[in-house]
Amino acid sequence: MKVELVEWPGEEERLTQLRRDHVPRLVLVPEGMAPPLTADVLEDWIRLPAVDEDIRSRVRVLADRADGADDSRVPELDENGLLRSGGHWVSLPPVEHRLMVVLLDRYRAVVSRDALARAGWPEGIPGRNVLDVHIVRLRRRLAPLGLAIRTVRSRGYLLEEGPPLSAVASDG
Amino acid sequence: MKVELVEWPGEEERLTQLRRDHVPRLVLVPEGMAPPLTADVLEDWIRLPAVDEDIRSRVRVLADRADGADDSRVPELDENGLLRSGGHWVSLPPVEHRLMVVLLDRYRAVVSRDALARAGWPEGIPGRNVLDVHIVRLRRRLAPLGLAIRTVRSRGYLLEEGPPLSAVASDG
DNA sequence: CTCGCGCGTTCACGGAGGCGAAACAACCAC
DNA sequence: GTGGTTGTTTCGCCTCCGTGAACGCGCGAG
Repeated sequence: MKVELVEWPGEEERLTQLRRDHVPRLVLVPEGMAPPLTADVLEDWIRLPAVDEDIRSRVRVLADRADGADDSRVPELDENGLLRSGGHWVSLPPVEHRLMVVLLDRYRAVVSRDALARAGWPEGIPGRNVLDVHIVRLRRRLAPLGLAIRTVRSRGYLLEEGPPLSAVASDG
Repeated sequence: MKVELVEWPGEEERLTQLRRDHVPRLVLVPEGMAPPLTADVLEDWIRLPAVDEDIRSRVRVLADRADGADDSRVPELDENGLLRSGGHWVSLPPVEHRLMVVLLDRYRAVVSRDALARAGWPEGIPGRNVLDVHIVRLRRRLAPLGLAIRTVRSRGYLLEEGPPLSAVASDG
């Protein structure tokens, strides 16, 4: 994963945003200035002036941590509609391909039904229920790859690995 | 926890041992020498010569990480109603999401029933019993994540890490 | 101690709405 | 034609959320 370089002081807002988004980052601190300290393992800092090799070293460590943090690779989707994951592959028809693009772009995060509708049917949504049906079809196609689309009620859908969704508490 | 200072090169064996024992450590690297790199979050290094304050800063961060490694981190609630903790997640419906925002904001501290009511129903509380019922539902939803809402009688509620799952697992 | 009360917990119920999925029909590529 | 893709309808389950009621428990009064 890419490591961002942040100038300190001067990029406080950007640093805040990177922290919130869990993007690995190296803070560049000029002489005499106190570094912004955090226990976050995805953040490091270095005192300027520094030799390039030291900066590269810290960047490399941060990148390793970040890669190890998302404990699995995201599946790959090529422009011909082939989805590869876990050594297997399936081909996706046009609509499902467009849906998959945004689901992969926000892997393991929620994608709203609205965003999915816009991605799948840029010209406008044909019917109300179309999206649901295509989600069902996508689910069936993705299951053999060890991928699952979870429903987040009234919010959207989320793509992640594996079926084992064991216990969901039900309402009394 | 105490942070060990390691001279590099010269204390290779001691460094190996500290790594094996998971003791937080700061490696002191003289000019022109390549630092020993690792993704281990309990290890850091600094280029000599360095000002004392920089060394103290890195030692403090390492100590914080070591201390924080024991008790779990605070759970995260994203804007889509997804609550992540301990590698798992659950989705929260609108009302419970609003309640959770203030409980997380005052993590491990008491939140008054009044504050919870205002957070959950900004337009005004619909009924007298509603808050209690939603606390129950929130409790059930949080249990699988290892989170628990404690009652502080006549004061309010408090969110903290839950009982071990053994006590939660079964129910007739 | 025992009772009553305030406070909190939990269950059951039902309406409203989100979502799942089968079945069907039209269409397109080969 | 054959098989795959897409849109539509329809049915029904499940979730969400407010309401009412029963129950448990600590604490002060008697």
